[in-house]
Amino acid sequence: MNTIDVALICKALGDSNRLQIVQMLSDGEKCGCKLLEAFDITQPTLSHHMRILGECGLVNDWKEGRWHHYSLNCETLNSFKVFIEQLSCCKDGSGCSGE
Amino acid sequence: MNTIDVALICKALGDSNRLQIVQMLSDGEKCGCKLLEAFDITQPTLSHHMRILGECGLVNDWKEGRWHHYSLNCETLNSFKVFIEQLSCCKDGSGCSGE
DNA sequence: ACTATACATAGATAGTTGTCAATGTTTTTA
DNA sequence: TAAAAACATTGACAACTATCTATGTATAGT
Repeated sequence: MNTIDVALICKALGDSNRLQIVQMLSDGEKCGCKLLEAFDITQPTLSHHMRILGECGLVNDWKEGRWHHYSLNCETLNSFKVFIEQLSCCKDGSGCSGE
Repeated sequence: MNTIDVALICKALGDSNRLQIVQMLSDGEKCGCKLLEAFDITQPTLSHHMRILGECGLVNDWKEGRWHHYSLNCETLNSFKVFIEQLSCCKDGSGCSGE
């Protein structure tokens, strides 16, 4: 995963509503209507956020009847995790805690 | 680390210049002048980015003479890593790859 | 057919952001 | 003391963003 893609994901997660949405989806797939209940925003605003989360590849959208089921995209999330995990605050061999 | 803090860090990393700065600092402490050489931006713009990276707690600033030495803040970075790592794309027991 | 539900799209707006040129401050060097 | 280097601050501006209201569309239930 390249820098541009990661920056796009970070940008998407840089809004606290969207970050909380991702946290909810981390708990399992949910429909838009269920997400809407959890936030103090209008439906068009949620739609806007879901579009951004979808466009960066972090969220999948599956339609069933009138419901849209949203879930985290495993491939994107795992690549993102790897990128973040590779960031290091220590010089090699410095014996920094937490690594 | 709470949601607001993580969103602030993600917001900071949501600019590709800043993300690349963090990647460079991941390789070790650097002064502002060295960072400036690596990017096609003016000095005030770099100063602006370093302020944002500092305000979210991701980057430390240590002054020595006329040089400012920037480095990643271990505590913040590690807390951030933990938060991201806890995000899961799979329901419990689904046997998803990568976890 | 009519109504309700779930969601998208369009348009508007106030606020934020990345960037620059110009300038100021502090420290080192000549 | 004068000049240069490293960095911050100010002010400006174009671009973007989060949010809303209003409206459209598709599906399900009555």
